[in-house]
Amino acid sequence: MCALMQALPGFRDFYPEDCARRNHVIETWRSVSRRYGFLEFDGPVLESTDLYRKKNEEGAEILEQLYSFADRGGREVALRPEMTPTLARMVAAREKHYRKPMKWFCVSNFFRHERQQKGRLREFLQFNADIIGESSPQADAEIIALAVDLMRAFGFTAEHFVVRLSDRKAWMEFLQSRGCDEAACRTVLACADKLEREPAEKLNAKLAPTGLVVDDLKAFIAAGSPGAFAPVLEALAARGLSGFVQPDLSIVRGLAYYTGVVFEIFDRSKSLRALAGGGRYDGLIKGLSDGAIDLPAIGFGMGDVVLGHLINETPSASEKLKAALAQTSDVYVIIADESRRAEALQIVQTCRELGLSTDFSLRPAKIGKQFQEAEHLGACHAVLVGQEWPQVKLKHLATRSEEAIDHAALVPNLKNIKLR
RNA sequence: GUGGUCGUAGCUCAAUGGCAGAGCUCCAGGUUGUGGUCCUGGAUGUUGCGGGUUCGAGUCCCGUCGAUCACCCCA
Repeated sequence: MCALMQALPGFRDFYPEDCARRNHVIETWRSVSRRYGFLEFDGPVLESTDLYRKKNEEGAEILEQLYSFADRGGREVALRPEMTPTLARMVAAREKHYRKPMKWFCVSNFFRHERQQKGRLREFLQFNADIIGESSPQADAEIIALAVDLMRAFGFTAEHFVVRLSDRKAWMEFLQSRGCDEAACRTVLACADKLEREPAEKLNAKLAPTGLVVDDLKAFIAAGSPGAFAPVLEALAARGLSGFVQPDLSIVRGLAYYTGVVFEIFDRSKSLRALAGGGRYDGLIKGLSDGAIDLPAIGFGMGDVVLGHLINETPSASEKLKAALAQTSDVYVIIADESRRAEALQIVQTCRELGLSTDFSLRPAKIGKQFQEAEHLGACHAVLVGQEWPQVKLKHLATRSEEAIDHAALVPNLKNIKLR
């Protein structure tokens, strides 16, 4: 295969069947978000590189993965690697215009220059939802409930996924009680993030300057700090969603800007990466706007890549996808007599104006061929135009029942088709 | 950035160092105007690319590009 014939590493081609899958995902994200009263927004794919520098610490992973370059005017720009900075920028600029709390979502493509592997690409689609201007646990519960219902809408149940819920504030209170300063806190959280992956000795070495050891962290996690989650869990229980959520202080998340509740969604078998992740970032908008705008916020992201893997692995979700893809066309117009092509085109046009998905053969073809094509497209009805004009035959393909009717009487019949 | 595995038809994959193949897809037929199955026929390859070893390389060796998985991090 010639190099120019394939997409760049980590980038995808979307053939019709791939687009259909993607549309199913996007439409599910949108419909559930609207059900929750979220409004859709979007921003530019290209942003000033400084926007990302400002939000993240020097040397942060996400900055290393930036697709950044100087544009023709010499301006430093970058393809967006995430939505939150853009959202914060947009909110800060027009904050006064919108009633609080603002419930916004977006479905956008993002770019990160990293080595691709299972569940990781260089361009991916991500759903983001955020509630801005409400700091109560009710908002935390609302955003988590949305995440849960998104997963359910894809066909997943409590046996397929779990929301692991944690709270940065509980961690900070614990660490302050142990006399940790800001730098020490950062070290401890980084180690907590790796408890499952790195050996205890290695972590203890890292923890040495903080005065804590691995067992202290484990003890804190085991204790569970139940008070921290109570209000959120109550609100979720009232919605009947308790079974999807599991308090788990071992979740701390890598990003530095989280200030309160954090959560991640995993598949139950834990064979995949996180399906979604997010949390409360009450200081971010203030920081980005140099203190001008101070709004609490909570949000999360859900990517299409890992989600796609889990859908493939989960029968109930695959079925749902399959059903969504099985879009059949409504009418196939068969031109039995080529000299009636003009009349047939008229019928095609009428069908389409009625909103029916309608197709026909662009070139002369045998009747059998045309029926085959109608079948292949999954058409519900065939309209046969031929010698008997001004009569046409309307055939229901599934039952093979056929009736001859005047072409003028076709329209009322077609209206019925639409209802099925 | 580090390491492992793998590159053969549009897709999924065969072929002990010895004639590059199968299934699916696609195209064309199967008697004058009726479809899913079925039958027949057909098309498609510089075996990722470049070198080397050999009488002979898809197969062995080196390089390169790409894919993939793991580490890292996260959607």
